[in-house]
Amino acid sequence: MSGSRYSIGALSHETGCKVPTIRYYERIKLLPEPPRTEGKQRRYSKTHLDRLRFICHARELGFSIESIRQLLLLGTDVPEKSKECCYNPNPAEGSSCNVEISHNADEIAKQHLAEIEGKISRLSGLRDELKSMINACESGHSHSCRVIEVLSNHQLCHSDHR
Amino acid sequence: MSGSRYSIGALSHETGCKVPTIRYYERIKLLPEPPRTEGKQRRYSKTHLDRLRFICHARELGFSIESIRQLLLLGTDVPEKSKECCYNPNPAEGSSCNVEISHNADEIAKQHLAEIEGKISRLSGLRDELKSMINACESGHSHSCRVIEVLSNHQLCHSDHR
DNA sequence: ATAAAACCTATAGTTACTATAGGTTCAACT
DNA sequence: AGTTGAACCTATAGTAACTATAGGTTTTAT
Repeated sequence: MSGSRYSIGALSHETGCKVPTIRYYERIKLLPEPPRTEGKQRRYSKTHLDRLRFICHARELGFSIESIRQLLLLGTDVPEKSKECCYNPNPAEGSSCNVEISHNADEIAKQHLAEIEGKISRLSGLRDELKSMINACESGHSHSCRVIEVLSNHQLCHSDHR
Repeated sequence: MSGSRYSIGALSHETGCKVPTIRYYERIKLLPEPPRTEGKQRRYSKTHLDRLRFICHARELGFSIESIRQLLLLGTDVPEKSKECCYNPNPAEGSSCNVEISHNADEIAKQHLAEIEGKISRLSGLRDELKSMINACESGHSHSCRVIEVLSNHQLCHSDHR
């Protein structure tokens, strides 16, 4: 069912993610181990491709590996078994384990939503400012650049350092 | 004129950026060296605070240090002198020097604009998906989570790995 | 005047990759 | 079927961007 089998190079080409990075994501259990050929080379399915694209995009958007792990858990309907992939290799002292994560998925989704909305606001501010810079430049007008003011706006912080 | 003088701890508190990170940004010339007290302690102005807020927000949004350096150059009206801060410590072989950077600031602004619009699209997709997950959960409906599909959409790539 | 909190430099450790070395497998020819 | 070059393999070392620790000095609040 998992259809066409991509080599690691093909996967790299499709996603823009470098080959050693793909192997790294496998080592840290972010991407499941794919089946291998007789000669031990990796062969990936479309599912792997989608998951890797998600990871790459999320990293570009500034999410940490741990946040991505959580988002991926939200995306799987948690079949209560086979979570060999997404598990935390060292479940520290009073930290969160998978059971709790799937339990309050809603809370986690809400937290990420707030973070994402903050990011969108700040990016929109920066976008508008860059646009008017470019416009001013094209029409020959001078325009004192306010990029710093735009992104330094404290109101848009999602983190609570108050 | 630069008014109130923040200690490094106060700056950290205001921005959420950790104290060693602030010193790190100074070492790599991203944040200008502030004046010091008799006893060699750093004292920052409002200008430093804004610049640091910009840097922190931009990092959270996934911009690299080098991109931030460029964006900060766009924000300064390049007075053609005193660029002790934003300069590139090792101007490699055929690479860009500051003069060129300020020369084609417009090109750079356009590149960043494209990157930012890509980020906004992907974040909006993720936001909408998280919203409907939360809604479904609150109204007791089941909702097969499609977060992965949303962010793995290849159309929204800004990078050109085709 | 003193003592805790905050600061200093220097350096070592962490996270998330990224590159290199030295060897094996695959696939496309002859 | 044999060969050869690109792509793959593991293991390990290096880089970017922080982050923590050690050991000492300065500030600030009593």
